[in-house]
Amino acid sequence: MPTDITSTESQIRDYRLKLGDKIRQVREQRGYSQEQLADMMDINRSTISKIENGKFSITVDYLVRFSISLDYEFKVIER
Amino acid sequence: MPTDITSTESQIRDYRLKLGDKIRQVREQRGYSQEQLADMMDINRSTISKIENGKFSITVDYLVRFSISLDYEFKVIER
DNA sequence: ATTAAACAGCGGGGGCAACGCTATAAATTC
DNA sequence: GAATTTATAGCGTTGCCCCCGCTGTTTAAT
Repeated sequence: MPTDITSTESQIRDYRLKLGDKIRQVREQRGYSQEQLADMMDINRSTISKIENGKFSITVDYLVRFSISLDYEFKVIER
Repeated sequence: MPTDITSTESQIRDYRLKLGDKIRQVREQRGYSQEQLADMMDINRSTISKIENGKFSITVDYLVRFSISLDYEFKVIER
C-alpha cells in the first residue's frame, strides 16, 4: 500500500521551504551575502536566491556543497 | 576565496556512495524489496537500484520521500 | 534631494543531468 | 533450475541549474 500521496506531496513542499529558510538563516548567521557564498561554493548567485525561496528542489550534491561551505549539518527530515 | 574544489568534489562523490549504501541498509532493515519500496514511494524500481548504487545525485524531494517511507532521518553531511 | 553601491528577487533562454519507462541479463534464494 | 530480486542499458521527457539582465530596496556619502 502506497504512502498517502497528498500528505507526502505537502511534506515535500513544506520541507523545500523549510530548507530554504534554514539555508538563509545559517548563511546570515555566518555573515555571508548571497554573492559571497556563491563564490565560495562556485555556483550562481541567483541560484542561491531561488533555493532560499524554495523555487526548486536541489540535488543532494548541492546540499553537500552548502553543508561544507556553511559548516552545517542538514537533517532530512527533522523529527 | 572558494573552498578547495578537489576536496569538495571528492566529498560529494563519497557522500553519494555513502547515501546509496545507507538507503540500501535501512531498506533491508525494514524488510522491503526495491520493488516494494518503489511502490510505497510511487517511483520507478530501477531508479531505486540506480540510487543505491550511486549512479546519480537525487533531488532533496526524493530524499524526503525516502525519509518518509523508511522512517529514517538522513544527515548531510554526517559529522 | 540625488547619486552610488551593495544586496536580494525574479524572469527567461538554454544545456544537460535526473528520472520514468521498458527490456534484458545477472545475481541471489529457495 | 525455477522464482525472486537486483543491476544495468537505452531512450524520452522534465526540471535543475547556468547565465544574463533588469528591478526594487536599503544605506551612506555628498
